[in-house]
Amino acid sequence: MSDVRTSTQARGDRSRARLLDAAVQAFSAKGFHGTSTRDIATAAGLSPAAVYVHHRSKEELLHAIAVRGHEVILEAVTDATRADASPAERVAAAVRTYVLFHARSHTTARVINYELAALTDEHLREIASLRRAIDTVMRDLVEEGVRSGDFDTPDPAKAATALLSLGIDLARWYRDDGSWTPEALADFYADLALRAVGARP
Amino acid sequence: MSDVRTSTQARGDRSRARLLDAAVQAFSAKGFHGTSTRDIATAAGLSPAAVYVHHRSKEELLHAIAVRGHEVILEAVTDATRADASPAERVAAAVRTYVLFHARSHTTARVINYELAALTDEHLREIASLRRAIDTVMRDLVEEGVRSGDFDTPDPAKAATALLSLGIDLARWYRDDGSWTPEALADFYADLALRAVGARP
DNA sequence: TAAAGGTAAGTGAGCGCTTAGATTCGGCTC
DNA sequence: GAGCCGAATCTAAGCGCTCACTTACCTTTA
Repeated sequence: MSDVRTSTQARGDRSRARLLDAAVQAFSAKGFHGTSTRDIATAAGLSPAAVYVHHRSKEELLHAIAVRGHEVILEAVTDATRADASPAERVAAAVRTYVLFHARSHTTARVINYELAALTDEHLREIASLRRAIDTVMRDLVEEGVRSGDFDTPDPAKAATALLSLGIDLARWYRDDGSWTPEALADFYADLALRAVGARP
Repeated sequence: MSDVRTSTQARGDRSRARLLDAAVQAFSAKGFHGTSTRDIATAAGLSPAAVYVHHRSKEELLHAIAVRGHEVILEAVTDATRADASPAERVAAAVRTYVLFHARSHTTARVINYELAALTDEHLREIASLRRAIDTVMRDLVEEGVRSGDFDTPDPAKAATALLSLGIDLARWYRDDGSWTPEALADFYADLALRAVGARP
């Protein structure tokens, strides 16, 4: 199969990209149900019917956003912790990566954390599976640190849940025009995470 | 003014209570825009028009829920930290109270944290003011601990924000049928909060 | 000539809210 | 104590609009 895209295929790619981006912005600002397909189409510079040339339904737009967003996070967090490193370095890296994603991509992060109730049962199961994989990465890191004696927390599962909450809630309040940068937050939360799990100095 | 309520007044009280409760449940499950006034009326055992006998608009229902919810939290957190106590005891009490509210009243908490975009500008300003008051209580507690030497954190403002995030995000994932009780979470998060702010043992 | 992307116009359903009338309650007068 | 009248709560029915999505056709591409 040739990798070369015809101009018609390229045109379709651009339209889909514009529709997805417009949907992310609108879903983040107004929620899934507060956003109309006319809102999305207009922001994408297309007619309302064009939405259905590229997607079966409004819900499918949300699903595509949710799948992609979770895949990006899972890969980033998994990669951040792959290097041979101490448990403390791995937890710090995972939290830093998680916080950076939620701060930098807070618009997408709002959609993929707060609008999932609008998905079909089948699509929701798929996303839940991806979320469990992310949860598992974090929980395994904390438990590994407890086993090795590097961490001291009475409840690794609750500690891991708390670390994830720090990143997720950030998506709710973070604003690009705020005074805290994603990097500053990532550094601070990574340090806070080590204190939270009782990492030995 | 007599405190005795006539049966007509009592009937109105009951209807308003049922409408508000129905609205909380529906807004929490489906979001403000995903909920119709017919949904709310039916769940309250009333007709769609009855909503407008008691409230000027659907948005006013949300506003009433948001004001009440925030007032309850602000009072609870302020009261929890009023007793003469050490900075560590006060931060622990504030976090414990905050987490208990978000776990026990997670349905209400979801509405008052995630559906505010549907409020009018005027109503949103009112809620923002209440939220700032809550934020200030937490931040002042952390800063006081740093001043007294009881806490060791490089950034009290970010630390306070992190503590609030723990409680708020809990509302998103907590389920009554889960294995973690509100009390267990409150105790754990209170301890984690002390570690996060670098409270000296 | 078929395929792909696009649009104007439209469909059937549901939305937030309003109106007109019914029922019950409660204060007041006789 | 009875009757009257306004107030409060409630409902059936409806209004004007918007919704998600579909259809029939056009233009360009391959």
